[in-house]
Amino acid sequence: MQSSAVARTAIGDSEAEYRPTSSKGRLSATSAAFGYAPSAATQPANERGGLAAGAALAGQVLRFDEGRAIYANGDTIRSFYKVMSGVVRTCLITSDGRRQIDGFHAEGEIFGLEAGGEHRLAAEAVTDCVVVAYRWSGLEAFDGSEGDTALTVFGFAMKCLKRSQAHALLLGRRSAAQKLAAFLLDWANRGTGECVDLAMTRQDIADYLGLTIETVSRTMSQFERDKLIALPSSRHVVLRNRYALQDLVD
Amino acid sequence: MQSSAVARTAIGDSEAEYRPTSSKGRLSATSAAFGYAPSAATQPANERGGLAAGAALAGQVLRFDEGRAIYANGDTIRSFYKVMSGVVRTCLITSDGRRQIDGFHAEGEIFGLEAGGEHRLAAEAVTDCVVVAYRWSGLEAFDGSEGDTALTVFGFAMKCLKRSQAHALLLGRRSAAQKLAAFLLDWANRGTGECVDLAMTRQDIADYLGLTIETVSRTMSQFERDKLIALPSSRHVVLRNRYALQDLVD
DNA sequence: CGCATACTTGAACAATGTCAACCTGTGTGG
DNA sequence: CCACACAGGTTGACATTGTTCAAGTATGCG
Repeated sequence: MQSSAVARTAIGDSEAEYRPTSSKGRLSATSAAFGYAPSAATQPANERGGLAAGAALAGQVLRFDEGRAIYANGDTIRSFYKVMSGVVRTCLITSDGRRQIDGFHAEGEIFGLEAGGEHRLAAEAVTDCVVVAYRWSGLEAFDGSEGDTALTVFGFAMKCLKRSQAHALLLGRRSAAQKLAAFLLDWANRGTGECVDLAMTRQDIADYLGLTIETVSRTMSQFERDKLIALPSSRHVVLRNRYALQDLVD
Repeated sequence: MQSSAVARTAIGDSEAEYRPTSSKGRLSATSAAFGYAPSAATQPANERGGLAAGAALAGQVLRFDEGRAIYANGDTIRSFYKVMSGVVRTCLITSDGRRQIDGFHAEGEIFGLEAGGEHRLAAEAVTDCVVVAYRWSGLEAFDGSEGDTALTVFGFAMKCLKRSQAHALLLGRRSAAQKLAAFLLDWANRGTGECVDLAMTRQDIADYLGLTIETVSRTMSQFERDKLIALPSSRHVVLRNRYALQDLVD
């Protein structure tokens, strides 16, 4: 099943290749000392805490047999992981029983980095594998006064990651209606009320959802016929039945 | 087209704190010049703020007319951005002329965070908009030996983000053959040589690529008939014509 | 050897893309 | 104020792709 041992491992191993261009050379060292707070806004402090600068991380070595769950959808986020051997998949089961795989993670790769308090994706062993879990709670707080900005920028990266993952899951094997419903709900949630003013053209929407402009237009018209939305004008959408739209998505 | 001014803004603040009435006089002047009036109501509370803020960063306020490029594919990464008003899209033009939109970014959202030295995605103004550019080279608050671990973890997040973006782009409006070719090349690039041992089932591949198991199987067989690959066994793939596969993807 | 699981193949079907025509609102110039 | 052009959007007919359902073929393991 699963055995474990604490191991002192140097987490970095020259993998930190992040380097957004430095004309100043120092940049890579200075710009990224970012503490981490997976959604500090919504989480209790005891689970968070920034990164201890400098300390080598103690990771817990875990072994999983093929097919076993490493963590499940909904589990509290306590760690992120690195694959030492084998392959891991991160995936989501949709309400209609379909499975969407977010990614495969092979030796040396990191998985389990998610924003928010709990895992939206499950992780499972594709093959027998060994992973190292790095607990967030084991990391010392990074709370110097300068830490705030770093924390913030790290939070930005995590938020971008969350959005990107959601986008990928939206694009995989969902119908045009599901994609468009999700899109409209997304924009409705950014504003207040049931009115959505779309800033973009049908072509933009199509290119975002991986559809053609004609399909977007037809689906929008169908939603209107089905009284899910009203379309006072092509860019102005009124949600008439948000719950039915939500049902399409889930 | 584009005018700019340096403003001292607290980067992690919610939009509500980026207000023209700020005691920071320069900001007030800048915002007034653009007729910018932030609206705290447009963002759900749980999506913004929350991050400890405090360290001020100098952001450059930029204004773009509808349709203008903010940065292009291939540009050197110098900054990341925050939308103050309007909507921005980040997108990629594929070699066959199709456009894939990675995301839309509305007021308060961050874009332009990418791993690597140059932007793989272009950013364009969907509407007239105001954004703040935060230059990486301006982030010098942190340095020294303490930064190593934090730097590493930040790098992990950026790498995950990169993979997730690539996955989303792969899923949008690409044929089964293109998806599978990209998948095989991805795994081929993780190993050495032309032999790929697939750790996962056809079902896993299908769920990753947003296809059915039958389509994956058929496409694989077609690749074999076309002599793009050899299939000594179903999990063992030999790339016989990597360039032709690459051509499918690009 | 026989069963179970993974995989492949075929045929019918549904969803979406493609091509083409046609609206509709908006701005411009007469 | 109207005529016109133009861009964005909608709709219809048909083609294509991928899915679904069903059957059949390895392959591995007791």
